[in-house]
Amino acid sequence: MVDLIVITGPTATGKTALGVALAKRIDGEVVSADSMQIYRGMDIGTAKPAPAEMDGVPHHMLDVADPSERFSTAKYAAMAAACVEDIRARGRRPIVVGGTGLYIDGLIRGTDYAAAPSDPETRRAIEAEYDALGGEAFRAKLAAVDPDRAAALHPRDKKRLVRAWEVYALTGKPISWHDAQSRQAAPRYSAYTAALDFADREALYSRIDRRARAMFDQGLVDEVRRLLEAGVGPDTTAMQAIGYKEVAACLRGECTREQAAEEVCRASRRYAKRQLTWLRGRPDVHWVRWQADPGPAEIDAAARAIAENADLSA
RNA sequence: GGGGGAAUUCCCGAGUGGCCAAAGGGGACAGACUGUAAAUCUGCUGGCAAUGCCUUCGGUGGUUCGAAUCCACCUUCCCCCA
Repeated sequence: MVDLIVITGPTATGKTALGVALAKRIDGEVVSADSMQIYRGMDIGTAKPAPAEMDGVPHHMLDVADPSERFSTAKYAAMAAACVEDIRARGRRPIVVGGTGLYIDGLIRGTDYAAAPSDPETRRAIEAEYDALGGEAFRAKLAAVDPDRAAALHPRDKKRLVRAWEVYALTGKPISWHDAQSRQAAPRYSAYTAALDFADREALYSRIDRRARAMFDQGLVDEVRRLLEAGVGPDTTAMQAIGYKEVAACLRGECTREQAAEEVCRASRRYAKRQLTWLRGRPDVHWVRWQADPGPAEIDAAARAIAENADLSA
């Protein structure tokens, strides 16, 4: 039997509704796998499920962090695993629902990243060094201690290069060594993964556009303003969220509201594209492709199919 | 009615006789990604039987060995004078 069922897919494909439908069918509880819905006060722009949408199904891993907080995949993996254990201990079924592929991987693998907790001071110093040296030279420096990772990264990929060096500096072992360790270890959980998409890409895109526009109607601008007034800095992870960074720019007077709305639509489409690329080619993904906007009947049919195909035997 | 300017590949926009299938940007498409991931990064973008050939720079016709680039006329758009 599988330990958990995963419902993923690009943004705006109906993951929330399907998760709820499936949970009701198999006595489940939802564990969100969304890197932005974890933040309190970010509801409209993240399309966080409202209580009415949850329809009585318990949801976990929503509103577990403050927007100013420095969150991480490591934290997610640990916290979500605790939720999964708790749900199972109560005899119910965990359903992981969300579009953040890395978080889902982290949860399933159960990788323990704790060996190298990120330290803001250290990271800043390394970033400064990257800027001073330039990408090529920094990469060459990394190559001296971790040739594998250095070869795999592009000189301009600052984030990964900096993190690779940071892990080495903190643990004395190359990050590629850590990765190899975790790849050898058996995954913590077995999973049945369903990925949602639309048969027609245009249908997906127009749905994304519609939803992004609706967010503005629902008060996205006010939501962003509140966050900024509460002191959420522009360089926080939370403020890198699509919908938030564009509106923040708009509030700074850098563009009109209409331009911000268009930018949000475009960024969301590109994000969906990246999610699709991440998912494609992964083994054991069961695709559910909507022909058109799914209604309750289609969603229920999909939930039934997943319940039947996944091995739920206890 | 008179004068001036502009039309470029999906879009914006360079290019003023050969080195131009045509800079650059955007978008689209494709991809990478185990430690900030709604992030970060890469490739590619006229067609093809393809070390070459064909079509393309508003239209038609010229000049020239050779034109997106020069000339004439036409069409459309913008600005100024009336």
